[in-house]
Amino acid sequence: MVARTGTKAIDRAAQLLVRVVESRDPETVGELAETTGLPRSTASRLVAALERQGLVQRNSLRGDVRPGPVLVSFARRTPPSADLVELCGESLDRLAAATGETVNLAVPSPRGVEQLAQRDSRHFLGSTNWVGRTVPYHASAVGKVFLAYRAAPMPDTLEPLTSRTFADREELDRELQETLERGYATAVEELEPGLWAIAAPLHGESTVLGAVSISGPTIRLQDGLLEELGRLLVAEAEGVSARLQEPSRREER
Amino acid sequence: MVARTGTKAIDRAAQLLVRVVESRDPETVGELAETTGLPRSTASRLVAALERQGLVQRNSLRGDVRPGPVLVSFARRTPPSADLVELCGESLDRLAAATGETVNLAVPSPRGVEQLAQRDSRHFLGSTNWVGRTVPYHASAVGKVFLAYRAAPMPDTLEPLTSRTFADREELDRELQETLERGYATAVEELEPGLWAIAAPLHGESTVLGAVSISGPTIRLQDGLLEELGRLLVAEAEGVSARLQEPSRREER
DNA sequence: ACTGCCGTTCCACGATATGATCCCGCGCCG
DNA sequence: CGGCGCGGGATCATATCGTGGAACGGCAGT
Repeated sequence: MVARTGTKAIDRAAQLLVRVVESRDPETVGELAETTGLPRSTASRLVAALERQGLVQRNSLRGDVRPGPVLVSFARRTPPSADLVELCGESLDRLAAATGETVNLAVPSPRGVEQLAQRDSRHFLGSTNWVGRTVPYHASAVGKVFLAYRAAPMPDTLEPLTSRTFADREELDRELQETLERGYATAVEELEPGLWAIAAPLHGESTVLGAVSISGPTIRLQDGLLEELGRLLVAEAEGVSARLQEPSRREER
Repeated sequence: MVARTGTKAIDRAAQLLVRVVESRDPETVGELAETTGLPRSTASRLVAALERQGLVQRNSLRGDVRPGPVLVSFARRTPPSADLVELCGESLDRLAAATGETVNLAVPSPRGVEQLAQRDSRHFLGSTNWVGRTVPYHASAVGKVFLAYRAAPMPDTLEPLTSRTFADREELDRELQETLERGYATAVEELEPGLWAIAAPLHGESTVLGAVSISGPTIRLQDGLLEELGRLLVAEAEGVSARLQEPSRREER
């Protein structure tokens, strides 16, 4: 990051490639030349070089410049949640600082809801480490978010984990409907006795990619707390969602 | 593709980037230098330049080289089916040539199964153009593939489109189970009277990304035809699936 | 402390990227 | 039909910029 010498050509080619990758619809060589301030002949040469490596492709000689097969293939093999952890870092920190309770980031997986990151409660009594573990869809706040927003298939069986677990399909459907209307899901003693949780969705371009949650012991659950946390959680989740739609948010100088 | 002059630096940097993007787990600068035959000093300089543009990133100075935020963000915004049409082109052609019936490529979408590409029947009586139209999940062969492999959420209501449409959840579940065991789905007069179809899944890294189908009029449906077409279809679908897992399959000279 | 190992920086040399200019092919319009 | 305008690509003399051997620095293992 220190020495920025001896790479002029590469810098320019890389900038070109970044533009191609970040622009929503294909740009022509001329447009690229103009926006980067390069002479058209130079832009043409650079694009041709990138095309030779499969980093960009053109419809048919003299066509629009689009991301190439190498990048499209990469996109196919890369799960949408690849950078969720980094992207949510600050939000998780803020939520943990503001609430003092356990905060989690979760994504849907075939075997249940998978926890990707966690901020621990500042109390002594709080959730243990969930990262790497999976929880069932029908009995958790994060799981119900994914079910409500159709980001995960409805499980075949609704195992009753506690006396308050939704075990009836109709009731669960109503609960999911309510989740959609509120914008967040709650689960009080549905996964484990004495444990509550609340979760809000992270919206990608077209689907829900993940969910953030806050959880704690019912001992510390007072009237109105869930509503208050819900507002907080949804606000943070919406901030993350906004950045999930943006191209890259890389700050430069 | 003609002139490959005046771009040595870019060619090398681009090759480096391709390696980074195509290797499953991060490589170090040394490994990159070795596999590309570059002096380590040069590789270091090139990687630094790419890092400056956000095309690659490193864990923490002197760490492994991974695809950068610009590319990860691109992957998040690019649907996994971005290049399915090109990737399946030859397979669709072969199926159309071998069977003479209508061949389709479909992907799941929130509003139903969406058709992306088609090869028309060589008969006069055959399926009309389906590209751009959506069909319901529970009443089509492609739809049942997506339901069976959990690539789409189970619809809320099972509208009976013909007398043979699966309108009962239990029966549909059994049908989906059978689909999984066979490896392909069939639908005879379930979507429209006089129309049959058969479909097989295209497996991505972890999920089913799409499905290929053959469809035709029941007039031309003889005993054993579906089984025969099923074998053919599954074979082609498996070929495509294999390429869906590969890095990029770009042929060079 | 010593010793590899790996990544980075340095610097003089000359290979290589540069870009004004020309050229080509296409589409538009008179 | 032909002339024109435009976007993209090739050319080539020039000096700028990339190159890579060598030296440096930090880290981990012994």
